[in-house]
Amino acid sequence: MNAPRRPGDATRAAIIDAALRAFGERGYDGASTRAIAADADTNVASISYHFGGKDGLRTACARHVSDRIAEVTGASAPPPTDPDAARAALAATLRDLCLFVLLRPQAGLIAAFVMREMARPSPALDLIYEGAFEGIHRRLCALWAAATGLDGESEGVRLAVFSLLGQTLYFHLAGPVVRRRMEWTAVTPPEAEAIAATIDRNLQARLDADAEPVA
Amino acid sequence: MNAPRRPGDATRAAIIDAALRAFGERGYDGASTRAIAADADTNVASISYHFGGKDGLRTACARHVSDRIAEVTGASAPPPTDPDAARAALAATLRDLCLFVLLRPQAGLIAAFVMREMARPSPALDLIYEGAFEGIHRRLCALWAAATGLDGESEGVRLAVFSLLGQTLYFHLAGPVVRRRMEWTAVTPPEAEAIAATIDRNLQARLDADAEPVA
DNA sequence: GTCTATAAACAGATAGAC
DNA sequence: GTCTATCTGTTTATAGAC
Repeated sequence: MNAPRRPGDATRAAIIDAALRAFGERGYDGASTRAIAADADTNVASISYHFGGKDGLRTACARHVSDRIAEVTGASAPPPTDPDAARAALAATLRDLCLFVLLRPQAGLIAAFVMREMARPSPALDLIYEGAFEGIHRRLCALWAAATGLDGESEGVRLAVFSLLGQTLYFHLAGPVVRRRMEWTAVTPPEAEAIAATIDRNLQARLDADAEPVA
Repeated sequence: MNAPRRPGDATRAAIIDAALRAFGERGYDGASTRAIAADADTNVASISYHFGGKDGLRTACARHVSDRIAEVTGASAPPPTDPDAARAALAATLRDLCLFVLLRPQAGLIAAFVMREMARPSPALDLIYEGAFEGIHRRLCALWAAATGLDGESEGVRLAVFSLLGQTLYFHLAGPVVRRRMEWTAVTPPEAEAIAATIDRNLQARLDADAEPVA
């Protein structure tokens, strides 16, 4: 699928993969280019050659993250107008995102990288925001509007969507604490399903509350 | 209130304050003891003198964080048994925590520090978990049980409490992205109230759903 | 307790061989 | 494109003056 077309592309990909892990785990400042190069089975100089330096590598990581996110949550069909269909689409999107973040190792790296960027914003965050995050949020807001009849760009709906998206990311970030309290040794499909079920229950309850004002 | 009793205590406190900021912003690996010392208006050597080194400083920060969290969400009255009172106590605790984290600058530093520790667990995280986090979570679970009639130590309730706690922390962590999408220039009391209101609405809706199975 | 000076290891960037 | 060697600055830790 993504076979390297030109020599050097494989090295680029390996460096980005290693950098994503390093930046996510240790933060940008704490990650060393030497360790990244070693993890990618290459030398330090190749980072400067391929990306112009450490900062260029961060930008390349952001671009990669943006592409991957857009790919997973890619704009599929136009948002349904039927409330029940919109609610189902909302639940499915959130569930997919949750399972993806919790179970795919590469998704974990991406989530950690994004968290780090949020905690200490750099121009790379703008790239991710504009390239992927804003689009997803807007689409979920539109679904929320279709499901409840509320204005999708109202403050309340935008915040509600954030609160649901946030739960997904939180369960990944707080993994160590959650696992300890839940007495889980790891998050495997059964545990991820339990988390997805909790988030879905929160979603359904909130949608019921938002759609209720018929009374 | 916390007047330094012995000389050196003021320096210790200043170093911990600066370290909390540095570790939270740049991560443990990325923070330099020199920058911390400069921020605390002292010299590098005093960190080794007072804390035995960089790692001892992290432990001291964790202890400080643990104490502060326990102080704010300190065990007050015994949990009420009346469902409505329990629900009110739950809502009040969550609201206080949310406003505290979003508005108090020092709370922001603590939240960032904890997030970093979660993303890359160290023995310092155990200290925070055992010293503060577990107690708060257990207490909220007990309140949830009293409010809904469910078993407070069931998997569902424990995860539900995590999902609500997570929203509070998420809105702090994801501040830059949230502010951009909400077109907020900063999170001041009005914005924090809007966030607290969203979380409260999620809580009430979920409690309604959990308490419903009377049908 | 506080500080300066210094040691030893490490960082990122780059020149140049191949 | 890939790599080694090296330059320059910074890191943590520590020895010792005051």
